[in-house]
Amino acid sequence: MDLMDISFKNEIATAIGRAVRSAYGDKLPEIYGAFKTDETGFDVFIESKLEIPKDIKLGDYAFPTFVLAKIVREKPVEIAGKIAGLLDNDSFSVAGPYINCTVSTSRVAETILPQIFERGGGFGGSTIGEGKKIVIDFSSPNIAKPFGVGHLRSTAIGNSLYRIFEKLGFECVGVNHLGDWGTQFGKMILAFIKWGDRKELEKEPVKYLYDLYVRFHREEEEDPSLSDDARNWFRKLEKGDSEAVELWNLFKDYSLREFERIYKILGIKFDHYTGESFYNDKMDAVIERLDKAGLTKMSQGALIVDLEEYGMTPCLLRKADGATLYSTRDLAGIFYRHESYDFHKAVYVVGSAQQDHFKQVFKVIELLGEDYADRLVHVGFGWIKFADKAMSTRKGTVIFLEDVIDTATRKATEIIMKKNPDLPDIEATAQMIGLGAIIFADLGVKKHKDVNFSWEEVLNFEGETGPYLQYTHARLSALLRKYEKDVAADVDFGLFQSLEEKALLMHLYRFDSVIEIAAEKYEPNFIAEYLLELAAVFNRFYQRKDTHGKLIKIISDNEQETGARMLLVAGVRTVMKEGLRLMGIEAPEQM
RNA sequence: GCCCCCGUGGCGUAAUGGAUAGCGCAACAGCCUCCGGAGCUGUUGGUCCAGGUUCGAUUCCUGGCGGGGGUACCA
Repeated sequence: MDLMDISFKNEIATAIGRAVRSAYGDKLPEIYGAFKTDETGFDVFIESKLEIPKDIKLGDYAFPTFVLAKIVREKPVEIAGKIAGLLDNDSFSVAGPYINCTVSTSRVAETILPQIFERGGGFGGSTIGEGKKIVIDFSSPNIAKPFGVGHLRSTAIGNSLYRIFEKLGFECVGVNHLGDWGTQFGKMILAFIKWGDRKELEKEPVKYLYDLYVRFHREEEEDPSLSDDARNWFRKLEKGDSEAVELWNLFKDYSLREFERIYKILGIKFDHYTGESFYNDKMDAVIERLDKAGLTKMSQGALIVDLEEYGMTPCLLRKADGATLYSTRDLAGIFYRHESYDFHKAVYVVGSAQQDHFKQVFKVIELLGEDYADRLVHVGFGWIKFADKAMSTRKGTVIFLEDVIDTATRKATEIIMKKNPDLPDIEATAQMIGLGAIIFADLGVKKHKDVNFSWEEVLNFEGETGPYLQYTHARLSALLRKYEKDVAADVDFGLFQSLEEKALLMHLYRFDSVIEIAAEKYEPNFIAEYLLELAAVFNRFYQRKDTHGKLIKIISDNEQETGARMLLVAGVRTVMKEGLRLMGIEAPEQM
């Protein structure tokens, strides 16, 4: 028995559809014509028009009659009255032009709660992605540069999308397309040869390389010849010059060790670390393939694919000096991923600044006539700004992600020491909370907007924050600890009477559709918004008072009532924990 | 110049084209004889401008204004 198959929405739509048919039998051909449907499709159409009223007191679903007004040439209010008169069910009511429908609380409860109870963390998942692979390219920091907070967006969004798609049954492949190739390494190598010292490098490798990088860009402004020398060094690296390769390997080893430490803290794993250098020996094949297709041409000494007729600047394959570019490497990456994974979608979680780049590259694939061209997706996002400024690696104004994690963790430790000094394993919990605050500061904002990442914002654990969600989870967990019996699913669902309980149940009911929308729009923020609302609704339920202003406790002397409420509490906790997991945030039992 | 993104109270943020624009921070006023106050309740305050489409626009279209990004040999 799967009660979810008989959704409330579907039932309501069918009832309304039936009423419309009997009210406007003579005008049905026009109605069906207007909505390009037939009798069987009509109820589906109605269902698609159902809305959730702003105020839960109005009902749980609403049908706006405006859509029919023009066709039947009657006022929406009259239509609503006429249709409602034919609905022989007192769960429907009319409010102006809307037909509102209320589902009984017990009905919602008996549908949703046993299901959460049985499926646990699997609740909200589906199998729509079964047998399909999604390659997600995310994080992708540059070797020999620090992991700054600027890298957080791709990392957090990509990791969350990975988990969201996985929950929908897709097989995900997480790829870290390390920036380990390109002219910048000519710069690093040159800078190290000019000013570097191996002993100093060993002490704090990434910091040391970063200082060299900043110095290079400072001196480059005074002495432009450095730019040419750097390009020259990159060309030598590409040709396998032993000195260049040795240094490059050295930088790469140090950096990878550093990155892996940070990913471990964040709880993120990649299936593959295939950086740009991985494609170095695949460049010729790319160019050959494009040549054969007749897409390439020389222009100003460089090899390009001309995209002018599509209103784009050309896609550069090889520079005048013979070195390849990131477009060439991304094309190689697409070919490789297609051959290796036969993906359903290949997703690139990369900043919006690179939108034109991906448009070009995807266009080239399309021009090759590849059928998977429209399955390439660039998920762009805005900048992380700190104190209203974008951070620049070159200028040395980067804020290290690890410093932010440390500061947030320290702040969490202080708060725990004050509020809950007996908490076991304070250190681990504080880190969970610090990370929760940081990740939520990112995912709490729609991806295409810039994130204003100030210390004040990250270190504030009150209001709409990660720690607020974690706190709510800890509070739910505390209730379950205090309730010494096992939670059981066979409760009296008729005991759910209050509006607060209804709101909670309806919200739990929406979880799976929120996950689907988040996946469809590649937008983890939907999960964040959903959980904030879940926490708010629960906390209102938790602190509701009777008419005398006395707190109505969840755990009371009434065993039946308590049992029912605890089933609800367990359900909310499961969804909260699972939702946080989808964002890459851990949920502490205590904090 | 051209292309893309953003513009919602003092600040931050939400709203499949729908009902009275929802939250958070800050401020002010309340709520623990406490199932965890990292919470809850209340108050003040908002859709950049001008047109258009629509029964209905924060949302869609056109044109401005403001901010950010991109605009072939960086990634």
